[in-house]
Amino acid sequence: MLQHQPLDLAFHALSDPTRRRMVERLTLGPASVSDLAEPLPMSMSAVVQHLKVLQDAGLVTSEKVGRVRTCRVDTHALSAAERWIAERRLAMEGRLDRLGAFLDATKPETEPRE
Amino acid sequence: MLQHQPLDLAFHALSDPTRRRMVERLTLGPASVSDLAEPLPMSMSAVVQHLKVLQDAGLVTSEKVGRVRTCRVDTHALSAAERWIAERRLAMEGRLDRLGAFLDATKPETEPRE
DNA sequence: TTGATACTTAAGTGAATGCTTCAACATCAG
DNA sequence: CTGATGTTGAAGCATTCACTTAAGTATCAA
Repeated sequence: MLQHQPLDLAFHALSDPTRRRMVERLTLGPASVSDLAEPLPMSMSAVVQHLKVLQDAGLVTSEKVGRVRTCRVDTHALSAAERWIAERRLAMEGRLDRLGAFLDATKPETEPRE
Repeated sequence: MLQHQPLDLAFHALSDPTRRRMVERLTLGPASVSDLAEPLPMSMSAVVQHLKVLQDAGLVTSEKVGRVRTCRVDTHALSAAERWIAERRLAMEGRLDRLGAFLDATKPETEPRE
Protein backbone atom coordinates (compact mmCIF):
# COMPACT_ATOMS: atom_id res chain seq x y z
CA MET A 1 0.00 0.00 0.00
CA LEU A 2 1.68 3.14 -1.08
CA GLN A 3 -0.98 5.80 -1.30
CA HIS A 4 -3.94 5.21 0.94
CA GLN A 5 -7.18 6.69 1.90
CA PRO A 6 -8.00 6.76 5.59
CA LEU A 7 -10.42 3.86 5.25
CA ASP A 8 -7.74 1.69 3.62
CA LEU A 9 -5.52 2.18 6.64
CA ALA A 10 -8.29 1.69 9.20
CA PHE A 11 -9.68 -1.51 7.70
CA HIS A 12 -6.19 -2.84 7.07
CA ALA A 13 -5.22 -2.18 10.67
CA LEU A 14 -8.34 -3.97 11.91
CA SER A 15 -7.75 -6.98 9.69
CA ASP A 16 -5.07 -8.37 11.99
CA PRO A 17 -6.22 -10.25 15.12
CA THR A 18 -3.26 -9.07 17.17
CA ARG A 19 -4.10 -5.46 16.40
CA ARG A 20 -7.78 -6.02 17.18
CA ARG A 21 -6.75 -7.48 20.55
CA MET A 22 -4.67 -4.38 21.18
CA VAL A 23 -7.64 -2.15 20.39
CA GLU A 24 -9.88 -4.29 22.59
CA ARG A 25 -7.41 -3.91 25.42
CA LEU A 26 -7.28 -0.15 24.91
CA THR A 27 -11.06 0.21 24.96
CA LEU A 28 -10.81 -0.86 28.62
CA GLY A 29 -8.47 2.03 29.34
CA PRO A 30 -5.03 3.48 28.50
CA ALA A 31 -2.07 1.11 28.48
CA SER A 32 1.69 1.22 28.08
CA VAL A 33 3.47 -0.59 25.27
CA SER A 34 4.54 -3.22 27.79
CA ASP A 35 0.95 -3.66 28.96
CA LEU A 36 -0.09 -4.22 25.36
CA ALA A 37 2.75 -6.65 24.73
CA GLU A 38 2.33 -8.69 27.91
CA PRO A 39 -0.45 -11.07 26.74
CA LEU A 40 0.82 -11.31 23.17
CA PRO A 41 3.00 -14.22 22.02
CA MET A 42 5.54 -12.15 20.16
CA SER A 43 8.46 -9.81 20.67
CA MET A 44 8.16 -6.24 21.94
CA SER A 45 9.48 -5.13 18.59
CA ALA A 46 6.60 -6.78 16.77
CA VAL A 47 4.10 -5.13 19.12
CA VAL A 48 5.64 -1.72 18.48
CA GLN A 49 5.29 -2.33 14.76
CA HIS A 50 1.63 -3.22 15.19
CA LEU A 51 1.19 -0.11 17.29
CA LYS A 52 2.64 1.99 14.50
CA VAL A 53 0.10 0.55 12.07
CA LEU A 54 -2.72 1.41 14.49
CA GLN A 55 -1.40 4.93 14.94
CA ASP A 56 -0.88 5.53 11.22
CA ALA A 57 -4.49 4.45 10.75
CA GLY A 58 -5.59 6.98 13.36
CA LEU A 59 -7.11 4.29 15.55
CA VAL A 60 -4.76 4.87 18.45
CA THR A 61 -2.89 7.83 19.88
CA SER A 62 -0.01 7.76 22.31
CA GLU A 63 2.20 10.05 24.29
CA LYS A 64 5.47 9.37 26.00
CA VAL A 65 6.18 10.59 29.50
CA GLY A 66 9.45 9.51 31.02
CA ARG A 67 10.27 6.15 29.49
CA VAL A 68 6.65 5.01 29.31
CA ARG A 69 4.49 5.48 26.23
CA THR A 70 0.81 5.52 27.08
CA CYS A 71 -1.65 4.52 24.35
CA ARG A 72 -5.34 5.26 23.96
CA VAL A 73 -8.06 4.52 21.42
CA ASP A 74 -8.90 7.37 19.08
CA THR A 75 -12.56 6.96 18.16
CA HIS A 76 -12.51 9.06 15.01
CA ALA A 77 -11.07 6.49 12.59
CA LEU A 78 -13.12 3.77 14.25
CA SER A 79 -16.27 5.80 13.66
CA ALA A 80 -15.34 6.47 10.05
CA ALA A 81 -15.00 2.75 9.42
CA GLU A 82 -18.27 2.02 11.16
CA ARG A 83 -19.97 4.76 9.18
CA TRP A 84 -18.83 3.38 5.83
CA ILE A 85 -20.35 0.01 6.66
CA ALA A 86 -23.54 1.55 8.04
CA GLU A 87 -23.97 3.62 4.89
CA ARG A 88 -23.68 0.53 2.70
CA ARG A 89 -26.18 -1.26 4.88
CA LEU A 90 -28.60 1.66 4.65
CA ALA A 91 -28.13 1.83 0.88
CA MET A 92 -28.99 -1.85 0.69
CA GLU A 93 -31.93 -1.59 3.04
CA GLY A 94 -33.28 1.36 1.10
CA ARG A 95 -33.01 -0.66 -2.06
CA LEU A 96 -34.68 -3.62 -0.43
CA ASP A 97 -37.43 -1.33 0.90
CA ARG A 98 -38.06 -0.03 -2.60
CA LEU A 99 -38.02 -3.59 -3.91
CA GLY A 100 -40.47 -4.56 -1.18
CA ALA A 101 -42.72 -1.65 -2.03
CA PHE A 102 -42.52 -2.54 -5.69
CA LEU A 103 -43.47 -6.14 -4.99
CA ASP A 104 -46.28 -5.03 -2.72
CA ALA A 105 -47.65 -2.68 -5.36
CA THR A 106 -47.16 -5.08 -8.26
CA LYS A 107 -48.14 -8.45 -6.92
CA PRO A 108 -50.76 -8.08 -4.19
CA GLU A 109 -51.50 -11.80 -3.85
CA THR A 110 -53.04 -11.11 -0.46
CA GLU A 111 -55.07 -7.95 -0.16
CA PRO A 112 -52.81 -4.97 0.62
CA ARG A 113 -53.78 -3.19 3.81
CA GLU A 114 -55.72 -0.03 2.87
CA MET B 1 -2.82 -14.87 5.88
CA LEU B 2 -3.05 -18.57 6.34
CA GLN B 3 -5.52 -19.26 9.09
CA HIS B 4 -8.11 -16.57 9.58
CA GLN B 5 -11.06 -15.69 11.62
CA PRO B 6 -14.05 -14.28 9.76
CA LEU B 7 -13.27 -10.74 10.91
CA ASP B 8 -9.73 -10.97 9.54
CA LEU B 9 -11.12 -11.78 6.12
CA ALA B 10 -13.87 -9.18 6.24
CA PHE B 11 -11.67 -6.28 7.33
CA HIS B 12 -8.93 -7.34 4.96
CA ALA B 13 -11.38 -7.44 2.07
CA LEU B 14 -12.66 -3.97 2.94
CA SER B 15 -9.16 -2.50 3.22
CA ASP B 16 -8.79 -2.28 -0.56
CA PRO B 17 -10.44 0.67 -2.34
CA THR B 18 -11.19 -1.36 -5.45
CA ARG B 19 -13.03 -3.94 -3.39
CA ARG B 20 -14.93 -1.25 -1.51
CA ARG B 21 -16.01 0.22 -4.85
CA MET B 22 -17.23 -3.19 -5.88
CA VAL B 23 -19.25 -3.51 -2.69
CA GLU B 24 -20.63 0.00 -3.18
CA ARG B 25 -21.70 -0.91 -6.68
CA LEU B 26 -23.37 -4.07 -5.41
CA THR B 27 -25.31 -2.25 -2.72
CA LEU B 28 -27.16 -0.57 -5.61
CA GLY B 29 -28.20 -3.95 -6.95
CA PRO B 30 -26.87 -7.21 -8.40
CA ALA B 31 -24.22 -6.99 -11.09
CA SER B 32 -22.29 -9.26 -13.42
CA VAL B 33 -18.52 -9.57 -13.27
CA SER B 34 -18.30 -7.42 -16.39
CA ASP B 35 -20.50 -4.78 -14.78
CA LEU B 36 -18.16 -4.72 -11.80
CA ALA B 37 -15.08 -4.57 -14.01
CA GLU B 38 -16.35 -1.88 -16.37
CA PRO B 39 -15.47 1.22 -14.29
CA LEU B 40 -12.27 -0.26 -12.87
CA PRO B 41 -8.86 0.52 -14.41
CA MET B 42 -7.57 -3.05 -14.41
CA SER B 43 -7.93 -6.38 -16.14
CA MET B 44 -10.93 -8.68 -15.80
CA SER B 45 -8.59 -11.16 -14.22
CA ALA B 46 -7.73 -8.76 -11.44
CA VAL B 47 -11.41 -8.05 -10.82
CA VAL B 48 -12.17 -11.76 -10.59
CA GLN B 49 -9.39 -12.08 -8.02
CA HIS B 50 -10.85 -9.23 -5.99
CA LEU B 51 -14.25 -10.86 -6.25
CA LYS B 52 -12.81 -14.08 -4.84
CA VAL B 53 -11.48 -12.17 -1.83
CA LEU B 54 -14.91 -10.64 -1.25
CA GLN B 55 -16.59 -14.02 -1.54
CA ASP B 56 -14.09 -15.78 0.74
CA ALA B 57 -14.79 -13.06 3.29
CA GLY B 58 -18.51 -13.72 2.99
CA LEU B 59 -19.22 -10.17 1.86
CA VAL B 60 -20.51 -11.15 -1.56
CA THR B 61 -22.29 -14.15 -3.03
CA SER B 62 -22.65 -15.02 -6.69
CA GLU B 63 -24.31 -17.53 -8.94
CA LYS B 64 -23.64 -18.34 -12.52
CA VAL B 65 -26.40 -18.77 -15.01
CA GLY B 66 -25.39 -19.31 -18.61
CA ARG B 67 -22.09 -17.52 -19.04
CA VAL B 68 -23.00 -14.67 -16.70
CA ARG B 69 -22.07 -14.67 -13.01
CA THR B 70 -24.37 -12.43 -11.01
CA CYS B 71 -23.02 -11.02 -7.74
CA ARG B 72 -24.84 -9.66 -4.71
CA VAL B 73 -23.88 -8.26 -1.32
CA ASP B 74 -24.22 -10.66 1.58
CA THR B 75 -25.01 -8.55 4.63
CA HIS B 76 -23.95 -11.07 7.26
CA ALA B 77 -20.19 -10.50 7.18
CA LEU B 78 -20.75 -6.77 6.80
CA SER B 79 -22.90 -6.78 9.92
CA ALA B 80 -20.33 -8.78 11.85
CA ALA B 81 -17.66 -6.21 11.05
CA GLU B 82 -19.96 -3.36 11.98
CA ARG B 83 -20.87 -5.11 15.21
CA TRP B 84 -17.23 -5.54 16.26
CA ILE B 85 -16.63 -1.82 15.88
CA ALA B 86 -19.88 -0.89 17.60
CA GLU B 87 -19.03 -3.13 20.56
CA ARG B 88 -15.65 -1.44 20.98
CA ARG B 89 -17.32 1.95 20.80
CA LEU B 90 -19.84 0.92 23.43
CA ALA B 91 -17.09 -0.48 25.64
CA MET B 92 -15.31 2.85 25.39
CA GLU B 93 -18.41 4.89 25.98
CA GLY B 94 -19.29 2.76 28.98
CA ARG B 95 -15.84 3.36 30.35
CA LEU B 96 -16.11 7.07 29.70
CA ASP B 97 -19.52 7.12 31.36
CA ARG B 98 -18.07 5.45 34.44
CA LEU B 99 -15.18 7.88 34.36
CA GLY B 100 -17.64 10.74 34.11
CA ALA B 101 -19.67 9.39 36.99
CA PHE B 102 -16.51 8.94 39.02
CA LEU B 103 -15.42 12.49 38.36
CA ASP B 104 -18.89 13.78 39.18
CA ALA B 105 -18.92 11.87 42.44
CA THR B 106 -15.35 12.67 43.39
CA LYS B 107 -14.86 16.26 42.42
CA PRO B 108 -18.15 18.16 42.61
CA GLU B 109 -16.66 21.60 42.03
CA THR B 110 -20.10 22.84 41.07
CA GLU B 111 -22.98 21.60 43.18
CA PRO B 112 -24.30 18.29 41.88
CA ARG B 113 -27.98 18.45 40.99
CA GLU B 114 -30.07 16.99 43.80
C1' DT C 1 -20.06 -24.43 -37.24
C1' DT C 2 -18.02 -20.15 -36.43
C1' DG C 3 -17.22 -16.39 -33.88
C1' DA C 4 -17.98 -13.34 -30.19
C1' DT C 5 -18.98 -13.00 -25.36
C1' DA C 6 -18.23 -13.86 -20.44
C1' DC C 7 -15.70 -15.48 -17.58
C1' DT C 8 -11.69 -18.70 -15.53
C1' DT C 9 -7.11 -20.28 -14.55
C1' DA C 10 -2.04 -20.42 -14.25
C1' DA C 11 2.23 -18.43 -13.86
C1' DG C 12 5.10 -14.61 -12.90
C1' DT C 13 6.62 -10.05 -10.74
C1' DG C 14 7.57 -6.35 -7.52
C1' DA C 15 6.01 -4.45 -3.29
C1' DA C 16 4.10 -4.87 1.30
C1' DT C 17 3.35 -7.60 5.63
C1' DG C 18 4.40 -9.90 9.96
C1' DC C 19 7.51 -11.39 12.16
C1' DT C 20 12.62 -12.19 14.02
C1' DT C 21 17.18 -10.87 16.24
C1' DC C 22 20.45 -7.71 17.68
C1' DA C 23 21.91 -3.31 18.88
C1' DA C 24 20.89 1.04 20.56
C1' DC C 25 18.83 4.75 23.74
C1' DA C 26 16.71 7.30 27.49
C1' DT C 27 14.86 7.20 32.03
C1' DC C 28 14.76 6.13 36.92
C1' DA C 29 16.19 3.68 41.43
C1' DG C 30 19.76 2.94 44.49
C1' DC D 1 27.79 5.96 38.27
C1' DT D 2 25.52 1.45 37.39
C1' DG D 3 22.25 -1.45 36.32
C1' DA D 4 17.43 -2.50 35.32
C1' DT D 5 13.43 -0.91 32.81
C1' DG D 6 10.76 0.54 28.80
C1' DT D 7 11.06 1.48 24.44
C1' DT D 8 13.07 2.28 19.64
C1' DG D 9 15.44 1.19 15.30
C1' DA D 10 17.67 -1.38 11.55
C1' DA D 11 18.25 -5.37 8.94
C1' DG D 12 16.76 -9.73 7.25
C1' DC D 13 13.45 -13.37 5.84
C1' DA D 14 9.38 -16.06 4.36
C1' DT D 15 4.83 -15.18 2.93
C1' DT D 16 1.06 -12.73 1.02
C1' DC D 17 -0.75 -9.09 -2.09
C1' DA D 18 -2.25 -6.81 -6.20
C1' DC D 19 -1.60 -6.87 -10.21
C1' DT D 20 -0.06 -8.54 -15.28
C1' DT D 21 -0.16 -11.49 -19.54
C1' DA D 22 -1.48 -15.44 -21.85
C1' DA D 23 -4.05 -19.36 -22.50
C1' DG D 24 -7.94 -21.73 -21.49
C1' DT D 25 -13.50 -23.15 -21.11
C1' DA D 26 -18.37 -22.53 -21.62
C1' DT D 27 -22.35 -20.34 -23.68
C1' DC D 28 -25.08 -18.04 -26.99
C1' DA D 29 -26.14 -15.90 -31.63
C1' DA D 30 -26.23 -16.30 -36.44
